[in-house]
Amino acid sequence: MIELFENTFEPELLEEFNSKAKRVSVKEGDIILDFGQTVRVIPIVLSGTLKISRLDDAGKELLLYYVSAKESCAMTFTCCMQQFPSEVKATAEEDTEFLALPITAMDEWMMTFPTWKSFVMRTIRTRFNELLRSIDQLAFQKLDERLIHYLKEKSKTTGSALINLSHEQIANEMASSREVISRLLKRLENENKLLLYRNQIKLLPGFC
Amino acid sequence: MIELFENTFEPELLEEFNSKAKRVSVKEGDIILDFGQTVRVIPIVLSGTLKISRLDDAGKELLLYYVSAKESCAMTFTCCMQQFPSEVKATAEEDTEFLALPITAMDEWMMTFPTWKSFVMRTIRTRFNELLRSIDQLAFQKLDERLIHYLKEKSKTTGSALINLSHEQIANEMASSREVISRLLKRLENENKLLLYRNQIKLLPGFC
DNA sequence: TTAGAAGTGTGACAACAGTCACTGACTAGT
DNA sequence: ACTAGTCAGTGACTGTTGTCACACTTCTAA
Repeated sequence: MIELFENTFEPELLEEFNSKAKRVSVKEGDIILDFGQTVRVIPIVLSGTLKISRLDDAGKELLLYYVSAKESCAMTFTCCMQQFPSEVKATAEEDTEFLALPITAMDEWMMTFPTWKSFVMRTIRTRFNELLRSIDQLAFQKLDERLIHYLKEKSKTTGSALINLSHEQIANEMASSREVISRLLKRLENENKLLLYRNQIKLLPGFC
Repeated sequence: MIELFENTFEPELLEEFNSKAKRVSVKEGDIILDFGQTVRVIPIVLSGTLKISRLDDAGKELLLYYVSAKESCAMTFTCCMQQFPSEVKATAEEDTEFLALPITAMDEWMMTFPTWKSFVMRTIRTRFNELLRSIDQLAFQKLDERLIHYLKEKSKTTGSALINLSHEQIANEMASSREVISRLLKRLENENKLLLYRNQIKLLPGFC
């Protein structure tokens, strides 16, 4: 729904959306954009969540950040404007709908619509800060603190204290290994911070 | 010298530089912008190098990237446009001269000068990629590989195989500890990849 | 219903990085 | 020339993370 953006963008820009943007639906797990692919459109999420992650040569993965409703991905802005291949992978974290904006329009709009320009700059700033926070975690924090942070984030984006993931999936997204995550989760369970089930983790109120 | 940018920006923009930019000289070690300070100007380096780094609560440091001649720092673009405090620290790596552009001008120029807009977007993309590479290093590589990468980068920015740093300084910039760096350097020396002196490291031709 | 797959729990061990303690070498300033 | 401070080397130890091996449970599909 274009109405979602009524308070964000001026009417003329919303009309541009209407005439130039395509609406795309993807299912949970679909890969929107893989590492190395050329960016062809700019996604703005309407509903659902996209997951942006980084891969290493060995195929290990690391979650960078989520793109939720009304948000977009900063990397596509800068990549697409000079037709560079993507440095990251974008996956649908759940069933997701997004607007696909043509990259040519993106460039014009920067010059003509102030709200678009500030949306772009705001998005870039936010993502920069998220990358910095990732770097903080990796450089300065241990795995148990990273895990707690990860679970909190997951819970925040889904809006639920129930997390439906296997230990293996968590390990992948954190570029760690299953056994280690299992052990740390068990410890958190013993500390009464969460409950473990098969494919599911329940964060308890005292989870900090 | 404004001539440095003759091929980068249109003449009208260079005139803007002349009338609105201040020229600033700083000495090696000077702090241009500290963590948490408000960004007041946008620096474009004329000569020398700025070092951009991240701090944790305990005061540990982590080098993010260098800003060399004709370059600028992406974070200041996005921070200044909405008057946010800096998330990083900028230090003069050596004696450095830079243009200080007023942040108000920055915003206008995005709309009026295409070369400025693409300079901004190119800078943002480059810095994004450097942050991603930092993340790669931290998530997927061991300290010895990170150290090799660090030394290579250092050598590249200074254009010399001689690196004038104590082990302690290196440890700080890599958010590690002196003894560990000493040990790894010793191992690299035994592998004939470099020579160690007091406050100096010489990379040998076979350094890969 | 049953075989196989997927998920979890754990012990044992290795590798790596951080810390502590101490030594000795070099350097700058008085 | 002496002293205090900085820098580097190293052994011993600890805690964290990754890996291997294996047991056990739960789910799924034939």
